[in-house]
Amino acid sequence: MEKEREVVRIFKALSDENRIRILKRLRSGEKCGCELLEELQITQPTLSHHMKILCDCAVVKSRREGKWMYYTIDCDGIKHVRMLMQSLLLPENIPADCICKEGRSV
Amino acid sequence: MEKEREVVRIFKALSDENRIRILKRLRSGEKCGCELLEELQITQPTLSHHMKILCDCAVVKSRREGKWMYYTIDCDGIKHVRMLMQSLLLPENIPADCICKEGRSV
DNA sequence: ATATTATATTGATGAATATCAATATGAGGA
DNA sequence: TCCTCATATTGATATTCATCAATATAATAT
Repeated sequence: MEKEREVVRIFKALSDENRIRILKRLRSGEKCGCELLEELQITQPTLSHHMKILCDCAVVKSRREGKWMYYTIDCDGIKHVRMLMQSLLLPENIPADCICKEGRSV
Repeated sequence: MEKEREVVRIFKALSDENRIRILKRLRSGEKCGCELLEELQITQPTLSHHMKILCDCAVVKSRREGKWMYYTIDCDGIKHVRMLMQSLLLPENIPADCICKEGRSV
């Protein structure tokens, strides 16, 4: 298996307040880098640094359009994170209250 | 909401290879500190440090029995992590393939 | 070609953190 | 009581990482 590295890399990517703020803003849909820059109290190199980390671990997708970079949450990546969490955090005999009852879950 | 701090604290707790190894070992059930110590290549103070971090963010529960400390995965804590991930990472209009179809999910 | 705008990279710096050795605490047993 | 074993805390150190200023690259318009 040996997935520890990958898991740690993903959780590290989610371990920063500014990156969480970025993800929250991307929940409403695609956003341009300069939009994000206006909304956060960080410099442009710092934003670029964070976006690289989020993209490298496939939690965010990017696409260039002319001068602009557009970012969205990467559904497949999130799905992957969910699966990793399942295989690493859920106890082997899953107690009833660890299972999500109401249809959709994360 | 202002949950960023809490989220970051939890993800930070999951951002270390040794802590992931510990969690993997706890998936099979309760374990004593000294058992974990034998299985990992770290010193006792380091293990104690890691267990504190995992317990402080409610991903692991502990219980003392005589000289020994026993640790288990905290189901409620994990449930909480799942909910945080849902509210932070799932896009607002949830695309079909972001939803887990097969009953149980993480 | 030059200018402008958006983004990326580099290098430096300070803060956070994983680790260990040494020591302290806590809990039983002799 | 003293001893032993399991765990916790303290203090020091090395590494990782977030951040910024400066600079580079990339894309478009004039």
